[in-house]
Amino acid sequence: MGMFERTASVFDDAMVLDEEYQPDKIRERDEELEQYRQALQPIIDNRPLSNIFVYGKTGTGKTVATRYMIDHLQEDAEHYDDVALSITWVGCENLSSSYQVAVALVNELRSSDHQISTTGHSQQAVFNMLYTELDKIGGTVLIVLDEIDNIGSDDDILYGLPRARANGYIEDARPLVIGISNDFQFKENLSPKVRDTLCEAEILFPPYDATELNSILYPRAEKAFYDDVLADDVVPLCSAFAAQDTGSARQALRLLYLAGKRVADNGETNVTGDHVRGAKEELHQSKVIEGMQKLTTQGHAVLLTLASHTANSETPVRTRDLYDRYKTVTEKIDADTIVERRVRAHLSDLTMLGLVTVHERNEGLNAGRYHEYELSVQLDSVLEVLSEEQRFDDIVEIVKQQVHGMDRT
DNA sequence: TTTCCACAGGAATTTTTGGAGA
DNA sequence: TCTCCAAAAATTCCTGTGGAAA
Repeated sequence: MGMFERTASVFDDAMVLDEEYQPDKIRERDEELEQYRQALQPIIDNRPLSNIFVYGKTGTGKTVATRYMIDHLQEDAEHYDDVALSITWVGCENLSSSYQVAVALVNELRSSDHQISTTGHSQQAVFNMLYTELDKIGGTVLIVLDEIDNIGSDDDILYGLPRARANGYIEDARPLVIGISNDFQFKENLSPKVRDTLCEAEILFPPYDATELNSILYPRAEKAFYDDVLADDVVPLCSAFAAQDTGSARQALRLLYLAGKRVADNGETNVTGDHVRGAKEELHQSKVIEGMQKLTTQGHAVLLTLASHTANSETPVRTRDLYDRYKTVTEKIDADTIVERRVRAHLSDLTMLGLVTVHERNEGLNAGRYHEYELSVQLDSVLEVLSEEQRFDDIVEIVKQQVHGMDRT
């Protein structure tokens, strides 16, 4: 037997639960798909085009629905000799300006041996290249800009593209922009001139509720798992948790996958509600850890101070005492010592992130009104994250010692 | 009822930082 | 590399606040 063999598993085809998986039928989005169909119809009819904007939070089906629609559109367009259609898809996750989007578009349209570099051109030069490429292709060019809200208020590309034809920069092509945005506010930040051209057709994808998530999950669960390995409450629980939190199908699918993975890893044979609860906890925990890692050095320093109090069983701590120790901590790790007001702000940030909890105390004339803080996360995981920064090493070691000292007594 | 502790946290302002263009 | 800009962080100054004690 080789070193690797196929793991016995509850999964028939786990890829069905993957983010990349494109279902052959979109569920619970009938209205949105119909709006989409109407917005795209002019392409087939050779009527004037209007640009399309798609809004919705992550996991509400914007991207999947767009893929689905343009697949069908492309297929159906082939039945008409006088409809020339080409599609260009650009994900703007890492593009923060119109210039960068324009470069990405040019490179997407050009063959791999005629790519341009991301620097060194003037914005106008790149736009001209883009127009030339569009004209070469000709016909209707559908340009999908996914996560377009990344470009912020720099909207030149959104202004230029839809008007290129009217302004005489291109003659043979009809560009049509589909913008996909996670941010409802994005529209507000655009300049007015862009707003009315781009937002001619708007399609809104609201968060899913638990019932809708169920209807999305069940068919997928059926394909992903072998028969009879899922307990009855598994899918409804995934849906309920995801609906309560974000209303995201991505999250619900993730929960379902993680629950199954837990079962597979343990060599068990059936997925139960408890596995889902475990998966939910796991997902939550990884979000918390991620939140901790993203903190600034000062945030880490404040957290470390509170960790130190925790290790010595001195929690909850009032702000004043915490700040005293904070000063010695920053000295040891050779970081700046910031004023108390700012430390209070950091504490309030940590509270927002769910890393610490506050208790408001009030002892009137005796001791006035103040906050007391304690960790709401495992001390171990805090120390683990903090030790990732080398300058924290020594002092994290000391805190760990203190924890062990407690164990002995 | 009034007083007043001891801090919370808002607002205005200054400093630092990080990223892009010259 | 330097310069510039905007955004984030920090600082400064301040007003607001709930309830125990007077």
